[in-house]
Amino acid sequence: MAAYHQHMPASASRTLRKPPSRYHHGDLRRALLAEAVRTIARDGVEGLTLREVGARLGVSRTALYRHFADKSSLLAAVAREGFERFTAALRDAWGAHEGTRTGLERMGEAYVRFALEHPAHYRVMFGDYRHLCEKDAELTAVAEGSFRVLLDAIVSLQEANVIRRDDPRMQAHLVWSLVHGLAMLAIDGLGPPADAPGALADVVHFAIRRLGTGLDAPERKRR
Amino acid sequence: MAAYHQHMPASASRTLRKPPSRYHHGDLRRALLAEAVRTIARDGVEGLTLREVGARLGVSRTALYRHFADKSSLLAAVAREGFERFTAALRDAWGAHEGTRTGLERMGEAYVRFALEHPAHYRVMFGDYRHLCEKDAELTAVAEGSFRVLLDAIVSLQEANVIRRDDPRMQAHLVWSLVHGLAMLAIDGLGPPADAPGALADVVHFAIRRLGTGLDAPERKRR
DNA sequence: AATGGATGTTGTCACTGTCAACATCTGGCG
DNA sequence: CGCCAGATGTTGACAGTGACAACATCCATT
Repeated sequence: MAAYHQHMPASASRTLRKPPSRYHHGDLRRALLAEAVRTIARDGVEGLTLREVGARLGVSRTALYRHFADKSSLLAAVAREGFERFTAALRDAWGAHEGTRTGLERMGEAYVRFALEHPAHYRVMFGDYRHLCEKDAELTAVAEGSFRVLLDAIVSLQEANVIRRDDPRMQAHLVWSLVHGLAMLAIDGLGPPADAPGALADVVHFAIRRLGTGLDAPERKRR
Repeated sequence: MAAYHQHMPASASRTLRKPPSRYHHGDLRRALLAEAVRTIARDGVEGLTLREVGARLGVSRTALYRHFADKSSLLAAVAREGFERFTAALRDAWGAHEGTRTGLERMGEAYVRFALEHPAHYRVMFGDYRHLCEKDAELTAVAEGSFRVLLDAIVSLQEANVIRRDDPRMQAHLVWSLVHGLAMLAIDGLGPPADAPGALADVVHFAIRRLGTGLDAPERKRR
């Protein structure tokens, strides 16, 4: 006791939306999310510690439990935030060239770019998806929202006769798997040799392009 | 003290290659690996506990440290074992139809099948690849062995004029990404709806086939 | 003004990975 | 054969972790 009010260096760097009360944080939930993401980006998901997150925010180790049921729920919230931004990113990329094959390519590039620019989010989103869904009942729906952006694009491309009229879900799953694989391998350091700077972008571009034309030698005809 | 020799129910179910001595296990290293894999398959990587692994083998919690430097090294060994079996599986699939497009398709199917049949191995192999490589200096080489099987197949298919003469590494990376994505999504429960039994196999087959022909509508010509 | 609910804190617990010190066994030496 | 060095397995202990319960503080509503 008598240790209250000591944990802030007076001149706080908080998000201060309300007059800082020194005891109540003001927007701790948001701050916790942001700090968790920052920590994960630095140390990986397994390096995330509730105590450290608290300490870094100048808050006690259990303050978090007023905003999240437990550690997994915090991660579920990170995943949810990730899927929401992800959906927006995909939608934006598609929107700029809607209905064209370019649009699909841009969306694929945006997919991989998102994973590389937000590896912490991406890792959490797909790292333990099933378990996270048990913590946040709506997470499934949010994640399916991302998938739907792709699926809708596929359908409209089929209607415009740009791509083959296969089962759209099959096609969407194929595209999703490809970009997911590209993103995962890149994040894990299994991508193209990192010594060549633009190599990754090249591979991504090549992959998405060849996804359209196919790998088969042009002479052969396949139905 | 006086608690030695109690941990075995006399009629052991060990791998008994040597007369069981009740104190020395005989083949603990192998047993630890197997038990770790079993546990991970049940509880996930984060559910793996050195103490439980020991207990399950009727051995103390620290016996493991005579065979592995630490927990990460155990995981690195799991990954290594995984990559070795993985290489063999890919090689087998390719070998049966070497030099043909069918061979590539079989290899792709074998890839996803391996991931589904050995999810514990697969999760560890790709779950934290970079960190594991720091624990086992040879892991990189072993993993590249798996990749080389695919790359060699690609090269020989190009020479046989079955597929286009792109940069083989690019093509290999494309194929790898696709099957890796398929496998990851399937393991994570993000694959096709699990209520349809053969759905996954269908998607995999479709994806690998369309990888050859491409998604573009047949009318259009692309170089 | 006061009071109940929201928010943050301290004390504590069981559990984990890891190390050091010790016990036991086994193979190879004389 | 006897014995001892190294390999293998065990116990004790410690710091760090997530989680809960009990308590402190603050804020909004009456």
